[in-house]
Amino acid sequence: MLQQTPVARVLPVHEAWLERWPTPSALADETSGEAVRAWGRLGYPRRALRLHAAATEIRDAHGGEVPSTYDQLIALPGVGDYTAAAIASFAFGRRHVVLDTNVRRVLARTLTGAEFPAASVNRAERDLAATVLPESDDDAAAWAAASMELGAVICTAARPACDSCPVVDLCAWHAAGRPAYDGPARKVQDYAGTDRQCRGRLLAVVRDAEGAVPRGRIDAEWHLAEQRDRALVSLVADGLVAEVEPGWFALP
DNA sequence: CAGCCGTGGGC
DNA sequence: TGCCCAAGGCT
Repeated sequence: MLQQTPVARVLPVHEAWLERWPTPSALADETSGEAVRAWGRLGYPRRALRLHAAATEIRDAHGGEVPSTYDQLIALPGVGDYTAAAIASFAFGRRHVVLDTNVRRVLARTLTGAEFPAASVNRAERDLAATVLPESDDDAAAWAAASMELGAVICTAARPACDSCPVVDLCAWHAAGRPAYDGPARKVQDYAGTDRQCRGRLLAVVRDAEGAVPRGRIDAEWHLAEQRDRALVSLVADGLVAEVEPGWFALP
């Protein structure tokens, strides 16, 4: 839920989710459509599908217990490098480089003196992060949590609170006078008018309906027929929407 | 690896 | 107000 989503927005959904499905097996025993419905408006609803699929795999291949190693975790759907490292580190105390957007920004500023990291993680950045990771499992896990929290609370993207930063005295970016970012332009994704927005609109119709909805209800939601059709086809292909009978759509 | 995959709050 | 961005993953 936290992937690309602010903590404050996740909290209420997360709480209701665990109330309803306290264990991976409980989630796996529901339909994927119920997961999509409970996901609500968190965004990137394929994450709900993947979480349901991961729960199913945990139930069927791991005896219902969340696996504890990075290799087992990253093999689960929707679990990539960051999430696997985070779970292994935070939940199981293993030593891993936990490189999320917060840590990347903290390391960019403190170690390389740049206001923002590169667009994507590269080898050099990963190696640099590894060089400052403490040796012991316990210290590494504490380091991962601390560096993430520092980025989330103090060393934020827009308004870093250097005045209250515990490592301001060893920060390369601060020492350099907090120079403005001068790397390649950081691109912000368009949203209005994109297929992504269209998919969101169409899925909302199906998600918020009691049972199946007729094609006409969906068509009324988006003006451009070509884009609307493409979006609906892709939603069905992704498994977010099912055509339960010709011209009628529902959650899977 | 660049581009795609949602949504809404802050400034 | 529009822009920026948020505990990424997948292809």
